[in-house]
Amino acid sequence: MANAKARQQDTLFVTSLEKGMRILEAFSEDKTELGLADLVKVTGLEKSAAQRYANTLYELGYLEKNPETRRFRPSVKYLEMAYSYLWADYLAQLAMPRLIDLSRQTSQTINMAEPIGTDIIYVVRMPNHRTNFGASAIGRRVPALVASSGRIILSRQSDQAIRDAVNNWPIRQYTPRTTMDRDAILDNILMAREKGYCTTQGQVLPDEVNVAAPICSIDGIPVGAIHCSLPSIRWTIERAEAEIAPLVVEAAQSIVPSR
Amino acid sequence: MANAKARQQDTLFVTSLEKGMRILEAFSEDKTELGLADLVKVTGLEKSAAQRYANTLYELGYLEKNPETRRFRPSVKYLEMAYSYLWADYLAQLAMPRLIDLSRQTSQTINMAEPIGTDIIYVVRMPNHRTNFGASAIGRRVPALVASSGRIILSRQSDQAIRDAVNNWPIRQYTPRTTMDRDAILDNILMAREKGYCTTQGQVLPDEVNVAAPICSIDGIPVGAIHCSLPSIRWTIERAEAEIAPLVVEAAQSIVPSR
DNA sequence: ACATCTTGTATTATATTGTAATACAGCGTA
DNA sequence: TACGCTGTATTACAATATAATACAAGATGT
Repeated sequence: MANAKARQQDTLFVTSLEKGMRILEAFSEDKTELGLADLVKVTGLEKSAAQRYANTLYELGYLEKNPETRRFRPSVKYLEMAYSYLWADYLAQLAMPRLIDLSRQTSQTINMAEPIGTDIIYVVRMPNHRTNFGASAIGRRVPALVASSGRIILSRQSDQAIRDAVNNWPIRQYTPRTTMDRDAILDNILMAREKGYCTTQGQVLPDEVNVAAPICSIDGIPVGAIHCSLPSIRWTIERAEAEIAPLVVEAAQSIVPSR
Repeated sequence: MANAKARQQDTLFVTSLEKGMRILEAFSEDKTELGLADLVKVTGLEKSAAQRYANTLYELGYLEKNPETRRFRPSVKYLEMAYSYLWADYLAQLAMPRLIDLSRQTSQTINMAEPIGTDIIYVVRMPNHRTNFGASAIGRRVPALVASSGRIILSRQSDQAIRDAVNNWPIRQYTPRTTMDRDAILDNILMAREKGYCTTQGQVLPDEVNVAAPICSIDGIPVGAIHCSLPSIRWTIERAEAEIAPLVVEAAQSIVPSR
């Protein structure tokens, strides 16, 4: 794209660093161990470039190397970055005590999500029942239109913004029950706007009922959401609305960041 | 150091990437927002270098920029790295269901830590009572000699390794009660070896009692620890040993990674 | 209110540094 | 045994990062 060319001529853009970050980012949910040849495929770098950058990250301690297979893996340094981030995330710090209280009150899985582009990302996770590993892992991104957190955040935006998002933002089918019908998503968001919380079922994981409430800054801008995840074996949407939603809403409303 | 020089001549080491990572790493618990001049101080880079690398990371989305103060902050991309890491961490995935169960059984704060050099790092955190923010954040590093998790991991190593660590590894005084006496630490580790779990009080946070048990691979190598943190207002070490330790030990023993 | 210091931004000519090509060795496969 | 596919190591070359610099805009202090 034109962007890439413009960057190459920009003396303030260091292409070497970009290539290094491509290696760092090559690892993901389904790519946990990559050899040099794999890195070439995933990143699109030249073989010798991939060799140099991977080796550099290895020496810096960001990658570990299986001496037998000679494949690379992310090191614990990836986690340290999350720690640094969390201290810079004002909302996470503000919300943490309330999330802990909510987790105790409900004895259920509590998450906090923040919007990022067309996705939401989980910043705090407090699992209280066994589930998919990804659902207990921090840093997961899910399309905003699919996640109850994303929908409730959208519900606090203007009609225009909602319609634009519902029509254009990406959706991914996580389960057979994931709603692919954008009109139905719009209805769900508009209902959530009325109620003050959003309920969904089986959107990301097959057997889960979700309740999410928005966290809004002092000037009313939605900056995040609290999301409670319940096993659908024992919870219907109705029961969740009656017993859980009020607590989630109360917790979310008690968090009012100034910015 | 000689290392730095050797690296410069190594054609497989890309110094540009190293400098970029220095910028990424400049942010930490007490440095959450840094301007260009701050980055120069923290990283030791030239002003123009800091400018280029910070700008590159900004354009790549790793840093955000406060348009008023013109200072940089880590972006949510830092968290995504943690997500990628967790999928590559076999132990975390294996342990997660058991940690969730333990959290429910005890209704107390449960953590899982892994050894890394002379520190331990928290890989999973399940807070169940209000505490210091850092104590609920993933990716925190603590000197192994100070943390109960670190001590119980050490207790499963050879006498030689224990003595070496106790004599040479770093200690940091987190609270007035942090044990700075290395003999006392040795005693605590040896007692932990006997009992199969380690108890501490007020080592990292003033008002907490801690119980940790080791996770060992199938060939007996300690690869991590489960750590339960209790508010000392309601818990003594004795009560923790009676009521909590058996559960923590049982959970830890039920996790037996093959590697 | 003024002068001064500090900070962030932008530009340039230079050589340091990353580059791609290549050759080699170790493994598993055919 | 030969072949393809890895990961590793070394080169001569030029592309890219570099340090120096200049400027503008705030912040600081008197």
